[in-house]
Amino acid sequence: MKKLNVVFMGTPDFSVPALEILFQHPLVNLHSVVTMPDRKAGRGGKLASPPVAEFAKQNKLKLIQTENINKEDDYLQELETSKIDCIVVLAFAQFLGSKVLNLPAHGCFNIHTSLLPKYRGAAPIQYALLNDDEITGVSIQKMVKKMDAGDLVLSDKVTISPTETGGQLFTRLKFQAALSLNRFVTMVLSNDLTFTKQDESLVSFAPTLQREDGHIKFKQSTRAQIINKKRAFTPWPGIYCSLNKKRLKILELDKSEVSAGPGEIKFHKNNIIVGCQDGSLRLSYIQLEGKKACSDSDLINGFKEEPSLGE
RNA sequence: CGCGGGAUGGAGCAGUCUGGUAGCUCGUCGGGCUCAUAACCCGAAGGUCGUAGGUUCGAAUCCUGCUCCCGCAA
Repeated sequence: MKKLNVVFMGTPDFSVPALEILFQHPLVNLHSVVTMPDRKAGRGGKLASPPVAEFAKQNKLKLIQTENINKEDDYLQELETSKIDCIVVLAFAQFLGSKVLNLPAHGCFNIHTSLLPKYRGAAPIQYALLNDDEITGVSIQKMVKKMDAGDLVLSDKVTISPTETGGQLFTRLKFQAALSLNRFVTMVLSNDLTFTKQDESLVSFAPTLQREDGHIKFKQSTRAQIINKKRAFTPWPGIYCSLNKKRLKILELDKSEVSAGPGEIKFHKNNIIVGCQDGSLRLSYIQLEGKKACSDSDLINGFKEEPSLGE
């Protein structure tokens, strides 16, 4: 049986299991891997390679690191002559121009972690939790120029458990993406691909999240909104508010029976209580700027000032 | 060399500017009160003040090197 000649494009940790599936597959020839260039990262700004690049180096794969794949003429020429069957894209963070899209025999396929056409865009996992969905999944679509709008070739459902955080779902979908990719490879090998158009009337978007999106405005939110946001944004980008002009990360919170007006903060017993539109919440595990994470009781212990919430 | 905060008994902090034998809140342990308690009262234990060196009669406090933790930014 002829091996599938495949190129993989991806960048973060999230892409690695899928890459490994291709790497280990006996009927796949992993031609090369494309990822973003090394970036300054972390405190102090040291240069760090994307996880996909690390994997490629460790396994001695051909690796291309570029800011814009569409401009890598020499490499694209090489793909042309190598007769690539398909390009698999997962969390690559670049758009592919038509030159690239038309290059492989079967086309370019993107693994997307939502049930398309729902949540097109960069943050589908968080949006599913934000909206309190009970089900999400992994879709594989044949890429077109419009973002996440191509025909679906595969769609695997994943149920969301009620207390699942963004990080947990992220991890599960990371592996589900790899499993779905494996199924996709089987389908391609057996010439069993079917293409389903996306229903444009059901399209919704999940735009990239900024840190600022984690800013909680208690006065204008309900408890459920905040709890969902906490769930979706844990561990990244996290939610925060400000306490006496300093940033206060909120790591755990619970519903509280203590009464507090919307936007009001008070220390009650040893608990930090904040009022929302429809009740109050206890911020039970928090982290003040520059400090370690601790319980609300611990923070109150050494806190001498009157508490005030910033906007 | 991206910007900034921090390291003080088990926990969270004050004290550092203006050097002079370490304090607050809580926890722990013992005792008391109470039908009882996470409440209240009394008492006790527990600290090489991150680390190495320097200045000084004397350093948590001033100077220098180092380690570790964290917020922002990417």
